Amino acid sequence: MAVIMAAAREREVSPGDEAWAILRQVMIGAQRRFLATAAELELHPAQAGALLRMEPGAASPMHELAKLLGCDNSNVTGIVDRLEARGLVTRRPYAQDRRVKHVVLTPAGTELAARFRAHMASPPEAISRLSVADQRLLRDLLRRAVEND
Amino acid sequence: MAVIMAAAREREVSPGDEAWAILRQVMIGAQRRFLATAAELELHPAQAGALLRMEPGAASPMHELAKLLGCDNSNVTGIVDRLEARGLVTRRPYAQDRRVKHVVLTPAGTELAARFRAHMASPPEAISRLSVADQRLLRDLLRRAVEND
DNA sequence: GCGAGAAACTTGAGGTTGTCAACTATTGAT
DNA sequence: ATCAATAGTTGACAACCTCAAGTTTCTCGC
Repeated sequence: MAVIMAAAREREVSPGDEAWAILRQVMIGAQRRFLATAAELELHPAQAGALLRMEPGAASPMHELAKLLGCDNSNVTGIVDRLEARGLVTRRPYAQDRRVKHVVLTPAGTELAARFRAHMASPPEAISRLSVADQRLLRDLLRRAVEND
Repeated sequence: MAVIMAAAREREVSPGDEAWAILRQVMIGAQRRFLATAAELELHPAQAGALLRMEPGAASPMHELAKLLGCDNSNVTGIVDRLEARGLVTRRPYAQDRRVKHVVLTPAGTELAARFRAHMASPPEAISRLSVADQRLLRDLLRRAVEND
């Protein structure tokens, strides 16, 4: 216990750390919104995650989806099964490599994904409440942060 | 399909929206880190979530934990069961209201929670890479954003 | 070419998470 | 004293997740 306190004291707290602590709080709210939106559209969280990671026109191999979701291939099988059963997604054979199956959004899937994105697109109160000047400042700062990634 | 594009065009995109879009990307990375940390400490995500929402000294009623986690009371029963089986947490009767049980971190639980927090405390590359001046700017901006919450 | 090894996907077992409905014990309000 | 509401648990059931095993297909060295 005393060890923990000592460790905490050892490390200098940078303004970046403090910013990060606030961001984590913001993220908890965003997580709630994600879950609420998923529930509203009758998607389980993992299904929503998969849907959101598929580009409307593109065809993703299942293993790529697994990589994006950070989970096992075998997991994606079930998730895509259920999305396919709801007609949101289609499996398509891939001639160049017959081991691979591509997953494609159906029109219904594209539409639902767009609705989901629309729900998530508006920033939380905390951000929209800022003055436009501050919003611009924040945007530019964040752009600078993630550039050359 | 055309409907979607039209809807997207209708709405003005504010700098706040753009900032939020970047933040969502940052959050995806943070989510991965959360899962990786949980796995490393052999905690399932929900268990980690519960652990992180308990203050080291305090005693939380189970229903309060459920509210914080945004899930059903019955769900918390199982999660606390498993945390208790691992000795990270204890159930304690609450004399003032005998329907209620309080959940308290054990020393082992406190220690594990601290290790978890330490893992999450350092900001992602994108932020730590900023100049100290920018970090300060970001911190102040975020403080302004979440103040009077 | 051919064969060994690797990759993509599926299946099945086993544990965790989540919701819902039903149940017990307790509280609080009339 | 009774009745409705609350806290927690239990059981049923679906989804999620990982791991190990299995099938099909590819790739690479020879």
